Amino acid sequence: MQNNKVTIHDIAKSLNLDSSTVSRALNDSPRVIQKTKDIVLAKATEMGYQRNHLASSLRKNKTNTLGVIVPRISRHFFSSVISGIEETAYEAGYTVIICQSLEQFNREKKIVNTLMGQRVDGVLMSISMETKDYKHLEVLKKQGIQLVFFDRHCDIPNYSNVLIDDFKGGFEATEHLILKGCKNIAHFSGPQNLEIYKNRFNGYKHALSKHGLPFIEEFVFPSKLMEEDGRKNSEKLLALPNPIDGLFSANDVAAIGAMKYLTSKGVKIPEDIAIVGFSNEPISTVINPALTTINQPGIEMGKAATELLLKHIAKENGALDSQTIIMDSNLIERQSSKK
Amino acid sequence: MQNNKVTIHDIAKSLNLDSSTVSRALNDSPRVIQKTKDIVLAKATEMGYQRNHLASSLRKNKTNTLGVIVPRISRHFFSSVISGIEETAYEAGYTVIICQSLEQFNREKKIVNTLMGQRVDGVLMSISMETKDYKHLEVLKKQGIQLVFFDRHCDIPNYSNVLIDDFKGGFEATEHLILKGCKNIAHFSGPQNLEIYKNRFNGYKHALSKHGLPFIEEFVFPSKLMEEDGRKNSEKLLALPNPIDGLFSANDVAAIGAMKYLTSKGVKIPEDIAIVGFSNEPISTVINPALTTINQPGIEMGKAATELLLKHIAKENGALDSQTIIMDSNLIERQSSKK
DNA sequence: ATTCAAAATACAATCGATTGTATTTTGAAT
DNA sequence: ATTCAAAATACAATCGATTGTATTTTGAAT
Repeated sequence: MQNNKVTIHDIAKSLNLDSSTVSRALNDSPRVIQKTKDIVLAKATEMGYQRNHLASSLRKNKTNTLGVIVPRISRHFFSSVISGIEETAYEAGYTVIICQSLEQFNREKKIVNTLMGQRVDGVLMSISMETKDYKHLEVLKKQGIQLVFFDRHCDIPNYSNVLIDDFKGGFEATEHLILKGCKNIAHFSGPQNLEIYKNRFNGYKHALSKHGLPFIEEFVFPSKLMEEDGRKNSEKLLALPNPIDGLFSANDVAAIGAMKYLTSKGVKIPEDIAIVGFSNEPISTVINPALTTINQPGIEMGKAATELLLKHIAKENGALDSQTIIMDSNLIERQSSKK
Repeated sequence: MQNNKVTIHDIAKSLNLDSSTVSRALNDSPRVIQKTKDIVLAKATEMGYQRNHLASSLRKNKTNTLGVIVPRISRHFFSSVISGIEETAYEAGYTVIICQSLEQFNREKKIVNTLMGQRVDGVLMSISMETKDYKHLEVLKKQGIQLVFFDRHCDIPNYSNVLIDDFKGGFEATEHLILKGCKNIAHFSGPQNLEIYKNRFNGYKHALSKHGLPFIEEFVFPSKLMEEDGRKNSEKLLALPNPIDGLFSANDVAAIGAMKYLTSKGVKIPEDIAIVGFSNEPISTVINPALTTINQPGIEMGKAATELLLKHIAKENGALDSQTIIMDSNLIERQSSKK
């Protein structure tokens, strides 16, 4: 019993049945009588049978596996989404393969290829910051693999998305600062090839114009929004001729970097500069003062995206029209903006 | 070209070759002449061929896939380990399936079963807090699937491990507090069925005894070390008859929970109570005061564990003896213990 | 031109499960 | 006991790639 690879043929032989009957019994087919099912099931358990997923998938041309591509799993928002995805996927009998692009386009392409090789039934993804070219995604579609974006989507037709309203988020964050009395509000923006950062930026601009504040190009600091970027851009921000009294960062991590730097330079938050982040990462409650931010419902987004993907897979011939689901987001006010 | 599922037979037909030759050409076999290889490769690219990993794995009885089971991917330590695992695995041509037990024994068992069904070549894992029974792991071994533990291992013979010296870590953390002048040091301990928490606890006791301090049962607060546990146990800690002046928490998360609660109650850190955590999670640098902690080299552990697993897989018949690799850890001193 | 190893390629079986079709078994009706 | 649908099970092909064995092709030596 050293190498326990029992097949349906082994079970069939030991019961004097045909492997097809064993297969049907194990799959609870109506073509097999209950008594036989019981016998087969008992024998299978006794022999320690484990269905060979590879053989089954090959024959059925369906792996019951979903691929998930995120920029990095260590971001709390993405790991929440993954939890939601797993929950819905497992319930529906699907296995999930999680991959991280680490924000690198080349890694993303490689991952897409690997997932195709694994013959996943569908893919859920948030694109990397470097992704500007979508050919690798079109290949997926050509192979008949369904694709649903969440959060970081692509602005191309015929793909389904599960998003929040980033324009509204950016608008609310900025308006919140304005209502707190800020007049000179800076913005840490992300790569503008990503819709989400474009929309957050547009929300920022819209809030300014709604409240009669001028849009000043120098107040905008584009970066990849890492902690280090937040630090460096705060340095530049302090060097500006006209002083800043508010900051809307397109993510929490850069906001934290800014807070660490600014605090070390004696800048008082929120008195001198009020700050709002984006995503409600757990660190935003740990930093002092706690960071005001826009909450994104990660788990719910994961669930919704998976449900949508499974619907697409069910209508295999792509009969299902692509759709975009917008989830609720909301501003959480904390100390960093309490003027 | 709507459903692009090209097989080696399609390539063979269009080139008037046999599928076996095409297969050998694509696998760069010496039995095929270079000219033919070139022709086949060109045609494969032209037709958009993608090897069917399922069929290949089924035939070769090898999937080139590794399973990874962690308690939760959102813990920075685990996502670091995963990054290390992925790097080494991809280099060696392996795909990685990441799963999270969420600290639940039942989920862990289910995951092990799924991975067996997927016919992974090996598994890397850190067990859940609830895991006390190892039958599901023995089944893996029986199926000939190699298993290497990292961090949270099992104290059973014939398994390979990649660990840090948790006893030393616990000892150093506690001795550090003693050298800072603490006389009454509490300990937030984790589930004692896990070796790592047992060892950290033993390190704590050893440091006390080395420095002539009494071990006091009431100073030990066992829990699952979630943030909420840290909060609740700090409350109990403040209610002790003899006041505490130091705290060694077996992880950072519970330490953070304690810091938040204690600070809210007016306790000064480190003046009133000095605190040391464990794992060097990123939040430990964000909280104020920054948390002194024991650093675990996540990425390196992931790499080492994967290398070890691949070695085991190479010696398929289990010829390789199990071994335990101990990685370096070190104390990082920050404000929370600067008396 | 013929011979004959060596080189190159073709043939055919196989991995394990599934599934359409064919055959056997069952048991109610006569 | 016989008949005959319906029920249950067996037969055989298949998914796509791999691999041991058989056959064909090549080209150097004669």
